[in-house]
Amino acid sequence: MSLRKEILEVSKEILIKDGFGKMSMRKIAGRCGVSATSIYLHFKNKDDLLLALIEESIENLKQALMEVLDPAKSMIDQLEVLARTYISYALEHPQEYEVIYMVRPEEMPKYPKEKFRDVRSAYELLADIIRKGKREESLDVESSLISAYTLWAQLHGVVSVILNKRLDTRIPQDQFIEQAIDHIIKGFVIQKTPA
Amino acid sequence: MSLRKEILEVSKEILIKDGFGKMSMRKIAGRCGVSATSIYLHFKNKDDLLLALIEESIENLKQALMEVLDPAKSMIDQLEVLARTYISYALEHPQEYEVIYMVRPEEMPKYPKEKFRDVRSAYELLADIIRKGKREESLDVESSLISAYTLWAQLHGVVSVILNKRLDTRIPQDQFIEQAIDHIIKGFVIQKTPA
DNA sequence: GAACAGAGGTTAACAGTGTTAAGTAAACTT
DNA sequence: AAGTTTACTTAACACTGTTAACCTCTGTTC
Repeated sequence: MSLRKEILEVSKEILIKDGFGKMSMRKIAGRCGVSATSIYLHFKNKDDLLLALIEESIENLKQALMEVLDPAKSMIDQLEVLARTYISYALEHPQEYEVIYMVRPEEMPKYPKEKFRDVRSAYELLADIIRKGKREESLDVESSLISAYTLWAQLHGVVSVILNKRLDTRIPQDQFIEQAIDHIIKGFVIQKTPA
Repeated sequence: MSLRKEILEVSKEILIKDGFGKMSMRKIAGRCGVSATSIYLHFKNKDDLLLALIEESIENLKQALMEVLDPAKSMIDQLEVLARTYISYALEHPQEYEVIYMVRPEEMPKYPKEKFRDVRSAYELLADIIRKGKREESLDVESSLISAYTLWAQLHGVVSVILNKRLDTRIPQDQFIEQAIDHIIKGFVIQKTPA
C-alpha cells in the first residue's frame, strides 16, 4: 500500500478514536513507521491532510444517505428518512462527522474551486428530492438548491447542538430529535391555508 | 482593574481580531504585561478561560436578541425578527460567535451544572415567545422549551454553514438567509390543512 | 558504464504551544 | 517580630507544525 493511503487510514483511525486534538503529525507518522516529515512529501501541510479526510467523511455521509433513498416513497417521506439518517449517522460517527465542519475558514481561504465535487453532489442529492417534491406540488420551495442547503444547515444545527453538548439536561435527546425533525419537515411541505 | 478582568478583556480582543488559533496564553499574558503562568492563578486552564468567554459571548447575543423584542408585534413576527437578528449578529461578530460553539465536548465533559444560567435564560427568552404563540394558537409546538432549542439549533446551522464557508458559490448569501428563515418560521406556525 | 535527476525518505532544528514545579517578594495576620 | 498568604516570577517539560539540509536508492540519458 502506498504511504499516502496509509497516512490517510491511520489519520482517520486516530481521528475517530482520539479526536482531532490528538491527531498530530508525529503520531500519524510514528504509527506508519516513518518520520513526521515524510507526511509533507504527500500532503502540503496538516490542513491539506485534513481536507482529504473531510472529503472522505462527506463521501461516507453521502453514501449513508443514498442507501436509505427509496423512490417508491413520497418525497415528504423520503425527506424525513433522509433527515433521520443524517442525524443518526452524525451521532453514530461523531468524530468523523465533526471533521466535516471542523476546519475553520481562516485556515482554508479558497475552499471549493476544483475539489469537492463530491460535496456538491451530496447537496444535489437533497436538491433532487426537493425538486421532485416541488414538481408534484407536495413541497413548498423557491430554489430547490437553496432549500437543499437550508435543510442541510438545519440538520447540521440539530446535530451540532447535541455533539457540542449544548442541549439542556432537562431535554431528552430523542424527544429533541423528533420534534426538530417535525419542525424541519413541516417547514418544507405545502401549506394549504384556507383563504 | 483586576488582572482577571484584564485577561478576559485582552483575550476577547485577540479572539475577535485574530481568531481563536492566535489566542495563546503567552500572547494574552504579554499584552497584560505579566507572565503566562499568572493566568493560571485566575483560570484553571485555557478551557476555563474559554468558558468564561463563551458565557460573555452568549450574554451579548442574548442582549442583542432582547433589544429587538417588541411585545406589540405578533408572536410570528417576533420569531422572525429574532431569527433575523440572531443571524445578523452572528455574521457581524463572527469570531465572537464562533466561540459559543467552538469548545469541543471532550475538552469539557461536565458543561452545564451550576454555571450557564445566562445561557439557559437565553433559551427561555425564545421559549417564552413560543409559549405565548402556542397559547394564542398561532404556533404549532409540543414542548415550548424543546422548540426553542430546535429554533436555536436551526439558526446555528444556517450561521454555521455560512461562517464555515460551506455555502455553494452559486448561492447568494442573502437569498440563502431569506429562504432559510422562511423555512424555519414556517416549520413553527400552525398548519391549517383543510380536511 | 558514468553522470545526472528525481523520488522518497532521513535527522536536526526552529519557533511556538499549554502547563507545572519551585522560588520570590510584598502584604496581611497573629 | 514571626509566620502565613497572595500574587507573581523563572525555568522547565513535553509537546506541536513546519522547514532546511542531507542521504540513498531508482531510472534515464549520454
